[in-house]
Amino acid sequence: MNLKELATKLGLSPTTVSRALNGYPEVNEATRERVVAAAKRHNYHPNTRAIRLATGRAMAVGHVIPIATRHEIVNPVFADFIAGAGETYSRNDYDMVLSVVPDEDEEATYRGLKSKGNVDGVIIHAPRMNDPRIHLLREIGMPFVVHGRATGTVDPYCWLDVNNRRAFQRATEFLLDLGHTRIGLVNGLEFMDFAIRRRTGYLDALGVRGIAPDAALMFSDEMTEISGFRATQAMLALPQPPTAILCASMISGMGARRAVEAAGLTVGREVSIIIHDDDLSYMKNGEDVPIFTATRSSVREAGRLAAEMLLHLIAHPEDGPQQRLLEAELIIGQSTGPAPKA
Amino acid sequence: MNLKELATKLGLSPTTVSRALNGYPEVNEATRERVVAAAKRHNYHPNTRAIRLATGRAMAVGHVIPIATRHEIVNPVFADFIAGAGETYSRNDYDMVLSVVPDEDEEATYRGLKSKGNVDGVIIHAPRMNDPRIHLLREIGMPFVVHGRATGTVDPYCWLDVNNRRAFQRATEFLLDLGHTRIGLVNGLEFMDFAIRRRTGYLDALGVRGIAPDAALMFSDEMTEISGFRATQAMLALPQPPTAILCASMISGMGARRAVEAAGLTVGREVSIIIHDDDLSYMKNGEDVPIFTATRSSVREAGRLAAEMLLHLIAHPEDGPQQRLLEAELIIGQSTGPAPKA
DNA sequence: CGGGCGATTGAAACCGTTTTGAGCACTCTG
DNA sequence: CAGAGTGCTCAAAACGGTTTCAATCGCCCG
Repeated sequence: MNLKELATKLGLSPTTVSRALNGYPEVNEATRERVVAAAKRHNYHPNTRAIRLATGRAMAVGHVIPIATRHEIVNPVFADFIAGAGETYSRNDYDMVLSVVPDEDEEATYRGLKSKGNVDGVIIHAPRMNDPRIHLLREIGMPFVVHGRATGTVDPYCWLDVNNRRAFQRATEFLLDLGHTRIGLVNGLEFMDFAIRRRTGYLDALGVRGIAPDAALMFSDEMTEISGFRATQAMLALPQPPTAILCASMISGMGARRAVEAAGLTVGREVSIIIHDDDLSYMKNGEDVPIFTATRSSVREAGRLAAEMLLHLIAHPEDGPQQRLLEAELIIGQSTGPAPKA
Repeated sequence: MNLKELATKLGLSPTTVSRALNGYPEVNEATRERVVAAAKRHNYHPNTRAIRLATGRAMAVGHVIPIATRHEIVNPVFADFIAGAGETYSRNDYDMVLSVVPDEDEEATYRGLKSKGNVDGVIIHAPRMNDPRIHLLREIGMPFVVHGRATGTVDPYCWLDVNNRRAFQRATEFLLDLGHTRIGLVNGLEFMDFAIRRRTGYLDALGVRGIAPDAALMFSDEMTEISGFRATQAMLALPQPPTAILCASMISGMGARRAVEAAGLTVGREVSIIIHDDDLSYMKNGEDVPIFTATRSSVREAGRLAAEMLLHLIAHPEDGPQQRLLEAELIIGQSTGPAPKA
């Protein structure tokens, strides 16, 4: 059943039917009701492909995911962000199109998305320092929202981020207040913007208390269980091991815990652990009682909000790029305690 | 730059240009070269929306993801599957569209996808027993491939699955051979098809050795760290605790390990653990040496293959629905050992 | 009573491709 | 040399909607 057939059945022109269904004011209310009823009765749904061609809008948003080297993106955090963004798209009748491409094809993919008109805008994931994608997208004129920020970029652009610096600063202060002075950092990859900011927060907090950072206590790697384990294992083997560790994710925190326990120590007693908790629906940090003390910020909610920002940007480009900074909560769990007496 | 403009620039008709670019045989080779060169020079890319309308094909595949109650799907396994499928789509110039919808809208979403013509086919995730989606999709005539199988469905349909029964049977046998007789099962939700099959494999292996199943050793829940922890904790508190545990995922295995260690026991000594390892790119089961003994099957590869099957089904419906069963490897890691002497 | 206006509807153009059905200029074939 | 192919190209018709512009009708107003 297409528009023309429906129109014929109703003895009306396609024009009127189209207008009736799209809520244009000039159609007689009685006619509209008749049309709407007939559409429902005949189960008419306008063909998306035709709408897209006629309106020149794709009614779709793209997410480009590089694979291979930067497979970091295939991670639970990404899945939850996508789920959040997807909710927003569904509510607004937009499609979410995911492009999984080899790293070296990334730029070509964005250009293709633009020139072939597959999407009306994109969301940028996991920005790095001086991220080239921002310049690229501005150049080709594709609306975009960045999940995170890209240190080093000067021109304004639309982003949504968690205050990573503040979160890690507070977490570090919390440990310092508990009497810890040897605090390890198991960070994400430090060419990622969020990791840079977390490190800054950590260093800031130490600096304020006059504690010199120790390179032997600072690790940077992908946020996997293994790397959390290894970093922690290495730190615990030091002549002066840390009494507290800051982990960039729940998963690396689990690795850290494994290392602590493997060393015959107890988390929350000999070694305190604080993680950053993205509040993943799949990997909850406990239910009633949090397992880990954590800085928490829902990445799913971030996905919802970022998508809303993008749809707004597409519909109202004249409003210009907006920004939004979310604060993380500090959640007290069972993985921290006062520094052990030396 | 669109087709008409390019044609004018070349002094040709749109027809010829279109044919030249699409490799039709009737165009003069010299002309074709001229056209191709001009297209490249002017950076011409045909508008996807127009192609879709003209050809009647969406050049897109849908993945519908219910949220809310069945949020199990927002998990790392899903992310990796999607990544694999996405690679296949990209290579074939298909778009992958993800629909994240409330559970109750799932059926309406499939119907909409079909009647509005957004996609040419869909992939069904996480099938349950007698999964209603299979009947629905057949009814509305939407090509589909199921990742997994749906016990109880009689009509033939296209699926790709891991031999879950065999995998868990082998894992159980492996433990039995090591002398374990009290073997716990920390399974996924048992309305999920894969979980049913795993349970069957486990029970089969016990049955062959004449070991009666013990309800106190069988758990079924979402595959989270917490639930692995709780199930294991409960089992270890039994008067006759198990000496080995079979876990449905790496994550629940990590929970199990935490419980074992919290009880002051050692994994691979007092308690052996085998997990099912989906070979996630983000959560590797060790690198050189596997942490866990595991039944392994790459879910990413499954995604690639399932997508290929779907594209084939779309292009050649006359070939009928195909099926494919993948076998899991048994990987020996550090988490298993002989049953401790009583 | 004629012009103007608001309310409603429709014809036709348009979006940018693909595809159908001819047409033209040559070359073979019998 | 007529007729049948080839080889190549193009005009026009889809595809299924939206949108522009014009038309009709009834009614009000001066």
